[in-house]
Amino acid sequence: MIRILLAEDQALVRGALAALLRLESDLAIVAEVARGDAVVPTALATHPDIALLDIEMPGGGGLAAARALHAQLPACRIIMVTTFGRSGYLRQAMEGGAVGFLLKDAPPSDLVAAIHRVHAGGKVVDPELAMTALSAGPNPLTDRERAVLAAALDGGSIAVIAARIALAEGTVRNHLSLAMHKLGAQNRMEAARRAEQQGWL
Amino acid sequence: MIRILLAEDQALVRGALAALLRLESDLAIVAEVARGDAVVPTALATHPDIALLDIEMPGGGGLAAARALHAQLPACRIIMVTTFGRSGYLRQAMEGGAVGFLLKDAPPSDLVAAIHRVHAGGKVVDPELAMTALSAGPNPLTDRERAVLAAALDGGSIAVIAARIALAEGTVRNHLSLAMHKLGAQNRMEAARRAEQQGWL
DNA sequence: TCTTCCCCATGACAGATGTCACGGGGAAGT
DNA sequence: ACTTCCCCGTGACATCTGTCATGGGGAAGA
Repeated sequence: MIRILLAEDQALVRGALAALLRLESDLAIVAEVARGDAVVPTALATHPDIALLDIEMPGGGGLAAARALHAQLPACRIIMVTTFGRSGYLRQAMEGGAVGFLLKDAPPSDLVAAIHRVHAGGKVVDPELAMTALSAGPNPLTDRERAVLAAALDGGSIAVIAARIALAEGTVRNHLSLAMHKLGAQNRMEAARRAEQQGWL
Repeated sequence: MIRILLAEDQALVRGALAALLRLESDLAIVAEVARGDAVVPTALATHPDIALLDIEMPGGGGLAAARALHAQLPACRIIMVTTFGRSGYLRQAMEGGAVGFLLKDAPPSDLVAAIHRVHAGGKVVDPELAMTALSAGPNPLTDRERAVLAAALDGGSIAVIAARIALAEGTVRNHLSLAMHKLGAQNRMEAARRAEQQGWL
């Protein structure tokens, strides 16, 4: 019996995924959580063999949860299950200890097969996504460039961004300008969107 | 036996929702589609009592599908099932003939209860979402304002937006400026994000 | 010890954005 | 027929954005 922990913030989707997996006689859902920061405490209490983690959740998100879970319960194998095939997400997931990475637009049979494969010691990544990630290269942005781009996503003015991350407006302009140059963007919003699309924020 | 058509673009989520609903002995999944424009043809062939429609799908999306379905198969009751509780979505859904509107962060039991209630002739909307929608008021934006805001979402320059929707740059500025004023936004990106958040695009 | 990079900040300046006035055409409502 | 609103567009101008130069501090690596 393969013990599974399921982390997904949308209750309907989480319940539906649990229902789907319970159809398999050799799978047992031992825990369901809605937040990233609930993953490790719950895993320590329930000892899952496999954790299925969404990425975009409250409480620090799935990538932080994966890193923490891998550090504290290395025997638990981690599969990310997410909406967005962002190469930065894939890279961060791998670096965080995940051995599987599935998109939610895969058919349900792919999820079941992935669980078995990972439980047998294997790894699962969509090959096309892996190729995309490899060609994208590593994240070229510094910590501060990422911070100003993330702050720029809401569309606020330079003054608003500067206030939010406690920097001078000129400093924000400089970071944004460098980031725009690295991403080949025409303005800060294009840059912020590209970085987000790549999973680099 | 209640016949159900399910429209959701993510295969894993669609399969999981179908699995969840098949646990109920009085529900039958008669069709699953991944695109908005497949809803009506499939409904005409399978005669569902209830259609569960996601909103953000390829092929025109769930709101257009709801309008078309209501026009061509008025006996089929429509429940929107979506990630975003945007008041514009709720309003458009109601105007399009939907009698139910659920968010994906509701528990699975809410979905099952909603199906039964709608099948019995009732309506289902999250009360908090209904209140938010009422307080938001109708969409204040003209067609052209919405078009320029939608084009602005990608972060392109005025020239890019103008080229995309075949208008002069000065005209784009004027529409953007008026839209920004209506939405109380400081720049076009704030305006575009607010309109999107409200479901007005 | 020196070099490189990141981060912080200021200042000058060119280009882009946003505001406003103005004017015309068309459609819908009174 | 007149009014109102939407849509289109130009032009002038104030403000904001983005670029670039410059300089200093700190940390890490050679």
